[in-house]
Amino acid sequence: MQLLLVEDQKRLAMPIRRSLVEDGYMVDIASDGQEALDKFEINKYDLVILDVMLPVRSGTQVCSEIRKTDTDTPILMLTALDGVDDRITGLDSGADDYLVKPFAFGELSARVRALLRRSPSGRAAIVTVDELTLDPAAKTISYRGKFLPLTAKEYTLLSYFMYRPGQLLSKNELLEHVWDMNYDGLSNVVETYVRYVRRRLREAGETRELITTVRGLGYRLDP
Amino acid sequence: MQLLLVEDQKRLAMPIRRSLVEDGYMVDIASDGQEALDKFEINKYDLVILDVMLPVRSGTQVCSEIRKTDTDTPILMLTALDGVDDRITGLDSGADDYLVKPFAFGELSARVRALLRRSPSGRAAIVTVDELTLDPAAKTISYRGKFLPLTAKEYTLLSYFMYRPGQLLSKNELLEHVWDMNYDGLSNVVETYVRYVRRRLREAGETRELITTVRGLGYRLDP
DNA sequence: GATAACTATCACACTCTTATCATGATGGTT
DNA sequence: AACCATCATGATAAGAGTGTGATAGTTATC
Repeated sequence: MQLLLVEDQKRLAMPIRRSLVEDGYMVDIASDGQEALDKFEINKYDLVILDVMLPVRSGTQVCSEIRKTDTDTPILMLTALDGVDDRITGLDSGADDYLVKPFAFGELSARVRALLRRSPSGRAAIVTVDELTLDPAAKTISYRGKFLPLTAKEYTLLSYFMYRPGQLLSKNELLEHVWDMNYDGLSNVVETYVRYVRRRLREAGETRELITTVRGLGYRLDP
Repeated sequence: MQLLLVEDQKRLAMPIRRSLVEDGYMVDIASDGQEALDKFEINKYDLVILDVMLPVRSGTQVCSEIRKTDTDTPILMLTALDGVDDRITGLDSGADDYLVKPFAFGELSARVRALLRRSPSGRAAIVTVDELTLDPAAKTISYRGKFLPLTAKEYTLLSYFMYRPGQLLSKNELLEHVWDMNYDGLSNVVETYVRYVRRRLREAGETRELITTVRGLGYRLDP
């Protein structure tokens, strides 16, 4: 599950992100309206969390902009005011739900879950690829019914692959989404962790290479 | 599934209702004890959620009134106090489970599920995980039939785990729901109490680690 | 009001994860 | 065949995260 959080205040964005990551989502952050629209075009998100107060473009503007091309992806708006005006303009622009600041993280979590359940892309259900099974609630991945002993990063990486089976994932993309890093040519964390994950699979009895290397381009989890 | 929510404060009733509806239940609201009894007579409910503090008739009164004619329908009580008095009068009046305000919606959701899952014959909504047995009405947890001598916090923590077996629970979530605290990096209450609970289990003769540590993510009660 | 039990915090030891480095292997290209 | 870019590998240091024992503050109990 990939979420886009649009919030310009770092103080607010980071804790929210943290809380959502703990719920098992991958969270990208955009800090203004333009960046939000750019990211939305490039990536596929399951849900967008949108602050109304934004620099460059307001949240409602971003919302209607998104709705021009996409009517499915649920949008959750964060508003500082409880005013009726905000709600109405927001509703008109195509948001699916509202949350008035300040809110408890638990509340946000519940709304997000509810919105994702409603959406056609489905809920945080169990994902199966080949003989691998991912349980998002338990944060476990098992191979032939046996739990893989994965560390947090290993789990995040493998789950990222499992949500995108057969898809070629560049090291940049992995760096960005699994590590929150920008391009950094001198690090080889990705290689290292792909190796760790492969080792786990090997230790679990898998002999094939489930994760294929595509030289110069990235990696792919073969279904 | 038809639920009856008895709560006089609209501010509380509506969000609770919303959360339950999202879980897929039909929810009627009664805003005082008399209305509750009237509705209960007319309709058939699968579960009643009952606030103790009510106008006209108190929750415990309503509860014992219901129990005069109906012994099957599970009753979940919402109480503002964790006091023993409340518990005892509540138990006498025939409630099946308790929830102390303030509570998280997720918590309510879990209890409701547990109560509805109960066997049709027995009234107790007993939760079993591995060799652990939780009796919500008695507020006791036993291991291989022997009561665990738990303190209040230990019980709350372990029960939170037992309502969510196999699920990974972050320290934040536990802090928030078991302790009503927001994120607080400098406290390690959770670690400490996990340790206390583990010690209780060890003293009861358990050698395995029922509560698994997932470094960087949280804890999990393995089923 | 005294005592006991519980709860929460602290400091510290310790473990494991993480990321990086240096180096060896591999594949593609000329 | 040699070269270069890219990837795999093993080792390791730093640091975050967790376990532990002791202890102070708080609440219940008699």
